[in-house]
Amino acid sequence: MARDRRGQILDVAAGLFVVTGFKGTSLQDIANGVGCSKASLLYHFSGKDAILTELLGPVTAELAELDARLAGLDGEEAVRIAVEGYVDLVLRFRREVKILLDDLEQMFRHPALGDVHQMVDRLVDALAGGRSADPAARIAAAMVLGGVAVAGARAGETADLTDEELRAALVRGALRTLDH
Amino acid sequence: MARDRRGQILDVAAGLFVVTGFKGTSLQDIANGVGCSKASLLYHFSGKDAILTELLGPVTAELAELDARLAGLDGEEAVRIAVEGYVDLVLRFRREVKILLDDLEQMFRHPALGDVHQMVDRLVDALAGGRSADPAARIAAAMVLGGVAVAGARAGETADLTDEELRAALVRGALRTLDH
DNA sequence: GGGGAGTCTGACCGATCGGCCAGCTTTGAC
DNA sequence: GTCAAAGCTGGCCGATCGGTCAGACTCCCC
Repeated sequence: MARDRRGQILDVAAGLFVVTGFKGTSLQDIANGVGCSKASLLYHFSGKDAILTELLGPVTAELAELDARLAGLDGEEAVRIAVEGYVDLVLRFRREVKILLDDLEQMFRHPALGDVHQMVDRLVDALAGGRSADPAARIAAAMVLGGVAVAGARAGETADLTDEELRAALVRGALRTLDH
Repeated sequence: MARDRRGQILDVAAGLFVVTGFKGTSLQDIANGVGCSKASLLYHFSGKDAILTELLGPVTAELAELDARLAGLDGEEAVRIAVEGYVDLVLRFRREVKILLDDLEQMFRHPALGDVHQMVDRLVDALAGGRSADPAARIAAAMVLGGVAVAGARAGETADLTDEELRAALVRGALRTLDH
């Protein structure tokens, strides 16, 4: 069983990070999952951060690669490569992306937010154009959900737009995403 | 100064939650910011969660309102109202959205991820079609960033698409968002 | 002045966390 | 068989957290 403790620890840690987030997972949780002692984890890894670093290392490496590939490009071609590269990155490291997003997901489950989850699900339905929308429409709806939130929050930093212009840009972008 | 301690606590807490996240902010931090004792916070609020609940209450209320408005609608009109309602929601409660997203932002600042931040900025440049792209293009680029990540992570749950179909849907959606 | 309600505080508590360490057991080369 | 290295563990530590509590202070009504 304990043929490769290091790999086993990484597997268990990744699984737990996805479900309960990085902060929300204690070394004891990982040790319980692995079936060893907490001290054993710290024999294989210098600390909790080291586990996360090793899990996310490949992601940053590939992102750096994409970054380098984009450095010499410009215009239309750069956009296409950026889009495809980013999509591939997210899909290839879906588990790792989930780890990053899960601290957020966990916030959504916070009692302070009540049954926001179900309302968000219904919002996706509406954006997709009905409960029985085709899969591609549901994906576009999910993209709008994340895209507007991220862009809206990010826009606060670079305030070179009025609120009205920002609103219009977000609405137009969302409708384009939904192919409307 | 301490005319309305309750409001003052909420203000300081919101500011700290945005910068250091909910989990990353201790009651002592809030107390220091307010200039009172930690015990005083717990006199005004039943606990740390109660502070978050009061901060996020208006958001969930408005989301519930949008949810109700969508209940009776269908088709094209539902999409338009969902999009505009959601955009308005995000913009009106930009600070609160930032609180939700900041636990994520903080993860991005984790040493394990190195200088991912700068690479992400350059990725936005590429997606927007150049460093000096117009503001609307930059917003669309930010939407792609968040949208693909959220949709990609979410798609893992409802696996009614092959990876190739999922990839194609994400790429098409991203290009639509960017108006390409 | 008396006294009750509202406000605030320092000291303290139990729980949990990440991490450290001395020492035990297992393994494998010689 | 020997013995050193590798692997592993229980027990412990300091720090931090959210939360409790008895008491002190202020203000205002009588």
